[in-house]
Amino acid sequence: MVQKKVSVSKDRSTKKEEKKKGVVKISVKKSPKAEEKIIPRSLRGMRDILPEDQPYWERVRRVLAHSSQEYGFQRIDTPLVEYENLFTRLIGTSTDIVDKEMYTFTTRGGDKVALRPEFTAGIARAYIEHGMGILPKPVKLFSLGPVYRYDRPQEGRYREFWQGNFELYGEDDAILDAQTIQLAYRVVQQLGLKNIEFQINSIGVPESRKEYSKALVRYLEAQRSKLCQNCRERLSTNPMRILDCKEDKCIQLTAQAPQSIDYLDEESRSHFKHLLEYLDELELPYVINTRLVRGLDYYTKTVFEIWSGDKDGKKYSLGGGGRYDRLVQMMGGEATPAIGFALGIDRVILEMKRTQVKPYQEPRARVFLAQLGEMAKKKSLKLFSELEKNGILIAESFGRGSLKSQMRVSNRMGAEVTIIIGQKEALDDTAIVKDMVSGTQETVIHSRLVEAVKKILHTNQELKIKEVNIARTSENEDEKKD
RNA sequence: GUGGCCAUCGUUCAAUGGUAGGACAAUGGUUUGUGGUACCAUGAAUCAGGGUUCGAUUCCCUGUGGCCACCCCA
Repeated sequence: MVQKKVSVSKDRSTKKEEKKKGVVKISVKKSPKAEEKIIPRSLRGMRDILPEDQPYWERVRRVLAHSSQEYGFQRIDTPLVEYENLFTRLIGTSTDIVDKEMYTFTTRGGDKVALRPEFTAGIARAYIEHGMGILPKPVKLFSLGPVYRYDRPQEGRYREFWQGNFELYGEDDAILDAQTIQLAYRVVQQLGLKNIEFQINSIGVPESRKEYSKALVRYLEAQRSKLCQNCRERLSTNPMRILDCKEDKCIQLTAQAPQSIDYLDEESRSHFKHLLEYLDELELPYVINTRLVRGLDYYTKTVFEIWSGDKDGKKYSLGGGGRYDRLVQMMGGEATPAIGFALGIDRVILEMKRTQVKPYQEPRARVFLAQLGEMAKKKSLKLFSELEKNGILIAESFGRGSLKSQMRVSNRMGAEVTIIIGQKEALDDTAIVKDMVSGTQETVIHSRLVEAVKKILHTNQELKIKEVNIARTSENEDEKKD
């Protein structure tokens, strides 16, 4: 920081001097591009997840690990980078994700590769590559990591963002669709999110979709003039998207438009019917949204999104998924039905903060070690590791001056015990153990130190448990277990 | 990719065509080895690069970044 200031003022004064002396700018420009300055800034749409945010991430990680285990998922991690055509071919060349949001580049070896914009393609690739088709079905895979999309950043929308991803291979029964949604619900519920709503739709198979698309165009074409400018263009590019339009006139028009559900093939229709029955049985909060069309080509039959938000307020999409029965086959594998969903971790955390969900509480140091003088310093370092070996988390402020300032730090971090070693204690091999709650203290010899500290911590623990119990009886639920 | 708004200490909010002030946070201290409060002190910023100007942090341009809407999605 000091450095910064110095260099800035230097620059300024030299500039000034140059000007005063009548030095012409050109000389500055000519000077061999004075080493490009390092700008300490992250790239657009990329951000750091700072220590202060980690408790939220930790809670999410724990819930995901827990839930995925409960539902029999196995963790898989695939590379961030894959061949570009894995994504272009599977996600679809006319989708936004592939069209304008992929990070692509050519390696030194000449391979055309891309940063993964989503998980499914890579995991399906791994499924085939490692012959997971021989495993007992369904094969359930869970993954967590960053994905990349070159989009205009906004709140809750980043170019590098994290997804928790669940995939189930090898089962086409609608009960798996229901279970997947149930799992999604379980996860957001355990994360303490309320006001969750599932938007569900079935988009059938590509053939029936084509037919529906034709019917939709036929209907809308007749009333072309009543559509908004945007939608008129969409008529030829992506008619299904018109269903998503926010313009009043378009909403009115599309309200009477043919619905995709009516064009479903027989199998998809019955699949959808079964799914809804299961969902009703589970009493999950869902609504059928016939306008829901998802942005990837590989989806078949069931698609859904997880929304959060109050009735009146804004709604945020926290995640989504669907069935992709043809994906594995498209990739050259054996025909394998599959379903999955992804949760947008960044958005989930945003929503946790918005609704004031408690983050994970890191176990924190409850004991502070203060030391005074050279000799005490030497002793305290050894004590530190000794206590730590006995399972006592220690905080310290080695290198800090007065005892007073050390006590202040101890107090501010909420330590329950402060161990003080001064010159005298260092000589006698003793230490002062101070109970920060009561303020009492005693001098103990090293061999009894651990015992003395633990005793205080225990009494405090018991007091705390009592308090918590009293609080619990009045307001139950919420944080049942973490 | 299109349009709009914005950019000052770590955070947050001021101010100005003459190089910036407060609050919170940080650090040290208020008699030598004990926490809180209070008080005092210290360090800390005009996103970058050009231009206009005697002089720019302020005005203009470009870039970069943030936010919002569209688009899309997680």
